[in-house]
Amino acid sequence: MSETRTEAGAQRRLKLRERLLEVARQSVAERGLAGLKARDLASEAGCALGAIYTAFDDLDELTLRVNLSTLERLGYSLDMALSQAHPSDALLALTRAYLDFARREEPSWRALFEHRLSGGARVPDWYADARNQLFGRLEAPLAQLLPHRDPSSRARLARTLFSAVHGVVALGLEEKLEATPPEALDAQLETLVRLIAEGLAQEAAHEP
Amino acid sequence: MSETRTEAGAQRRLKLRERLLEVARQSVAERGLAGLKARDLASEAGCALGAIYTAFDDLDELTLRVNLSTLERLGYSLDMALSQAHPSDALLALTRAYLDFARREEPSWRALFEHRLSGGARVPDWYADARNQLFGRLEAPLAQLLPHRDPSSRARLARTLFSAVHGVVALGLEEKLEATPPEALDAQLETLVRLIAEGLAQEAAHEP
DNA sequence: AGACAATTTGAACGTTGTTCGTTTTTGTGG
DNA sequence: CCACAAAAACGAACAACGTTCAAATTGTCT
Repeated sequence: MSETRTEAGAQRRLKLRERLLEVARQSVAERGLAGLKARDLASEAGCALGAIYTAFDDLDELTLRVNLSTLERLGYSLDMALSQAHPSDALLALTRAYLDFARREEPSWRALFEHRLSGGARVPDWYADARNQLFGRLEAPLAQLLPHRDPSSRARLARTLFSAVHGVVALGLEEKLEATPPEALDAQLETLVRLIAEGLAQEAAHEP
Repeated sequence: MSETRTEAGAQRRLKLRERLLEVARQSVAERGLAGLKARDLASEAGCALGAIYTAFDDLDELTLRVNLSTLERLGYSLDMALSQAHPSDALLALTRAYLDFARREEPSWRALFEHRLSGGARVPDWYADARNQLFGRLEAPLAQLLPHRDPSSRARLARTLFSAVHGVVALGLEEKLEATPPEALDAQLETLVRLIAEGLAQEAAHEP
């Protein structure tokens, strides 16, 4: 049967895909995006250079898959933090979890934002969706804080808050030894979230 | 005299430096960091490939110089916005000016954050200083808002606020056509700054 | 003009990602 | 079990990149 052939082939192709992905994940986790070289990958995965291109269109696709699994780990960390926090502390807990993850897996986390598709192409939907799910985790806490805002407005706000926190973490970790001592960054984030939370509370009090 | 020779050489080298810088600036402004190729540069500047390396250590140094001039233009834009705004609107004016600049010179602005020194080296002092001067522009408005905080605390806060605004602008411009309509970004930034300003005002009222 | 040093040059090198003709392996039918 | 077609894997070869350096060129002083 020709079906058996293709299935077996597909299985083998999947094996190679998974093996390459695992090696690539480890490489990005250890040496960052810049350390992801086709030849190293092939050698570490025990396949030929050209075999990479039977499993992936190019290294961009591989990178996106690596980033997807980073997004999944990040999402899991956020969920854990959310489930263990009091609802009133949810925003702060998410923020701390984000910073923790960025520190714990800094090269992988960096790769999420350093990577640019060659040719300036836009990211595929399956990746954009996973990315957007990240913002979504802020919506439940925001709903508790601002029950009278309509959901789409809350979604935009969630995006904004996430971006703001990301900015502080990103620029804070950028110059590690330079100007921002490590424990100061925690305090800075707490300040920011507290300020925003106070602003939100005041706003909620205005329109009950 | 050997001095005459070296002086003339130095002058010519400076001429070349300036010419290369100008071409590089334009290239980054039009095609972004990824479009900065040594061979194109040499061809557009009318010099040999190797001549680039008589004027700069490597492309990293050239890129840092290009980024420095971008930082200067950005600083100028922020100063203009600050001088034309009422002190009470200073934070919002700075934020809008930052977003305007990022939109007006998006590839150059992107290059400020995309560029990573090869070998993971830390940026030289003359660049880090220029970078930090950016945060400094928030300190005067903050001093008006929080006159009783000590200056170093205000400096940290300035850094944090700048980072937060940067995060919103960066992630907002990332997916241009995708999820964030252009005019919504303005509103989001205004929301964020307003929230923070309210939080700060409330805090200032607590400790007079 | 000649000699000598400074400067400029671009061919060549080492690394990239990617392709593609060839070889090897694999699955099936006789 | 063997032959044969299809699929897969292979890695040499290619193009494009930043960078180097021996050789050619230029400039200056005597």
